[in-house]
Amino acid sequence: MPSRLTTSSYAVLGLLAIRPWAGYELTQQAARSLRFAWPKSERLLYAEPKKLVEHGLATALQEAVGQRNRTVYTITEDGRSALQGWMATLPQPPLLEAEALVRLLFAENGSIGDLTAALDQMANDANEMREQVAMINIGYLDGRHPFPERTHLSVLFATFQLELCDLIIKWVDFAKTEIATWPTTEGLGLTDRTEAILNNIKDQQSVLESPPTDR
Amino acid sequence: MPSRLTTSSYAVLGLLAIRPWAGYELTQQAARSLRFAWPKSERLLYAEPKKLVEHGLATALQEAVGQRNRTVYTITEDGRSALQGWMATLPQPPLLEAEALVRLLFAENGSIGDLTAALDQMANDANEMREQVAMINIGYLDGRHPFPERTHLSVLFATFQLELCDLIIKWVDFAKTEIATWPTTEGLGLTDRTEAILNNIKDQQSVLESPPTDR
DNA sequence: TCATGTTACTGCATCATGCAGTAAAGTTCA
DNA sequence: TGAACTTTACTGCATGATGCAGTAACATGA
Repeated sequence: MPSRLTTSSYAVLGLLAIRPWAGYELTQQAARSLRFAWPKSERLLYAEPKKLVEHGLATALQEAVGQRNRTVYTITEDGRSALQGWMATLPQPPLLEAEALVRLLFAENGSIGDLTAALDQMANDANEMREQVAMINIGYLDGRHPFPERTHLSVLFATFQLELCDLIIKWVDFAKTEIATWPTTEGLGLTDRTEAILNNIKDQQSVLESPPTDR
Repeated sequence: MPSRLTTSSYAVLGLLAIRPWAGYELTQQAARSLRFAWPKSERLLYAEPKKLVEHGLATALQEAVGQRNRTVYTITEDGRSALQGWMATLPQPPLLEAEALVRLLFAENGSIGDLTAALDQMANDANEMREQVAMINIGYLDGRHPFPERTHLSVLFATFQLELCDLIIKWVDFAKTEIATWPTTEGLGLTDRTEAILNNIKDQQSVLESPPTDR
């Protein structure tokens, strides 16, 4: 009996709804779009379409490229209705995995330098992602979208990625300013500035827009 | 031979560096803090301390509670230096998993209603998380932190969670306004508003702060 | 022509999750 | 007081997901 369909299965099914893809192409396409909302391993992206075929939601066609084969997967009518059904269900809560924040949480076990290095790395990663996403999307202005009729979706999707990157960059900047006032990573407790931040939180104010000032 | 240490292992080791915990307590504590940066299953949180013991980074002590046993894990000196070493390494890039964004990316396979329902769900989840984090942190103002000397870390950590929640809530609002102008989910392509957003991206402007206006 | 890079995957060990199951201790309310 | 329910405190197992190594053809330029 075939294994059950996961969110990743439907994500791949969503790609197949755009056009037929070979396994390798799926991994390339996922790297350009899907991974920003659903980051999955290349290995899985090769495995998922096979599962879809088992469930009758896609068909596999062997294509010869010289001496080599590649398998092109095409969505079936059953696949389209399964996808439609899934679109009508409610999504799971968003999850963020950020190793740099783990370093902050346990910063007392390292130096101030370790902590700022971790945060800088996070900001650099966000910066790189920002540039990638911006680059790809600005290309759409000249009609360079591979599926022009999908531009409205790609662009709205991208706005989230860009805002997220900006947030990370801005927050790291704020956090580093804060940390710069620390003599050490451990044992500080409720400092004046920490208290000021907490009062901002209490008043529902953003610490990025009105950071606490030294008195 | 013991299996290798992962980021999750060091995350649990970080908790043990604060104080000794039983397996069950680790899962409870992780639910309050760690999960916002490193969301791992309860099952794994029970397994990790055992691995730490195998590596000599923690010791296990059986404690009797009535007729029942519980295992309390304590960090060793080797554990503290392993943790210190890890703190000096660079973190992996942050990852976001957001099923609601997958629904946006493939929105053409569902209705406008499906899409807004998915986005509303994401905003609700962010709202709930916001309230939880704010609630916990405001308590620290009255000295209600379980480890008062760690308040500066908890609070700076929390500022990121809160900003992220605010971003999600604001962005969903923006996205819904945008989607409200769509007659359908599919085939719209490069609309006037999409073009305006792209021009904002090109000029490095936030679409949340200066959203495109209808002309 | 030779080296390097891209295309196009598969197998396997291990990591990680979800769910069910077990059972004692504590709490609540009739 | 005792029955019902929740919390504490885990373990086993099936399955999902990842990383890495391996294979091999095709493509490009020096």
